[in-house]
Amino acid sequence: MRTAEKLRYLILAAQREGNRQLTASLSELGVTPAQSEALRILADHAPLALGELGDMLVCDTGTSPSRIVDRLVANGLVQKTTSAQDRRQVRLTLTAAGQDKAQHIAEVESQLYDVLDQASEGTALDGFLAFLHALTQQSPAGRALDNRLAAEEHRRN
Amino acid sequence: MRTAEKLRYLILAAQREGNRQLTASLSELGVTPAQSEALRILADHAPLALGELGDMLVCDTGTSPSRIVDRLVANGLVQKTTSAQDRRQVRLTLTAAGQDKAQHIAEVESQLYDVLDQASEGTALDGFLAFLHALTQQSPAGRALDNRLAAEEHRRN
DNA sequence: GTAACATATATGTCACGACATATAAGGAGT
DNA sequence: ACTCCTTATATGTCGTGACATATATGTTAC
Repeated sequence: MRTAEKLRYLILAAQREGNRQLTASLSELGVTPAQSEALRILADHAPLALGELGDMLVCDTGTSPSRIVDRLVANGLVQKTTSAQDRRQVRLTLTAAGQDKAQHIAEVESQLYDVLDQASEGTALDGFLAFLHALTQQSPAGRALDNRLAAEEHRRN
Repeated sequence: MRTAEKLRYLILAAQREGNRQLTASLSELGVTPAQSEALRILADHAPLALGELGDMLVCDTGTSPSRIVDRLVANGLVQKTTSAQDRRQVRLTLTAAGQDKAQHIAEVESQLYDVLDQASEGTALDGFLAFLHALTQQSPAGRALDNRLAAEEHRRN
């Protein structure tokens, strides 16, 4: 099996397994990985328009995440209002329950990242992160991640 | 954003983008990435029981891939028979159309791997492949990939 | 004021991944 | 022969990703 094919399948396997573990960890919070990503973005950057949220979601690329948000609204975690400036726009904020849930999600993620950091000790990741970044930066998911990083930087300053 | 979080999202972005490009390339062959993976495995290793196919599919982990195979049968690419030895088992072979399709799929994959090889020139992947392999080897998808590698080795000897 | 174009979001549809459950068949033990 | 357990596969269900289409609203040009 040539290296590129092995890389393809290892990335797929890693994504699948990571998603499975995340799903299992989040299941007691009653949210899915996609929902948790949306909640975490709103926790840090709300209020956001639906499209703005969509621009930062890696899991849901290039489309307005209507249905993910609908489920969060139905679960009482997110609130939708119509923008006064542009009635096409939906403005999203977290409810108190949503804020609380986002905090728990952050804890679950932190534990997962601890495991990942431990697993990658002794592995030089920088070159590979750069490679993956170059590979994806023109894609919707890669741009979403860049938007996310930029927003995080902006929020810190 | 801590390194582990960046790794998580870059892997997700890479998987999504790779899948999108594969889907686009395969669309003129009329198959999806999941179907193409199944066809390629059957091309190399048929006849296989459904469960044996499932054991080698990275895209469809830990479950018997009934529905993917049903669609391949409906499209005239795969043939199902009941095993004479064990009537629970479904035996899978490729039809002539399926063989032909699998060859075209291999060409599409080859082009994709050429691009990936080019993109990764100058990047030391070995350490990262080893890291991903260690990360996933206990998971269903990782074991499927190992099964796949073992079957390929076995077929070569 | 109206038409055309652009934008934001919602919905339809299909394939699928994943978990749970159901059904049929095979094997072992008595 | 019968029971119990295991195995192989099929199906139900939910959430989702992705593409296409629809609807509502905003902007620009005339």
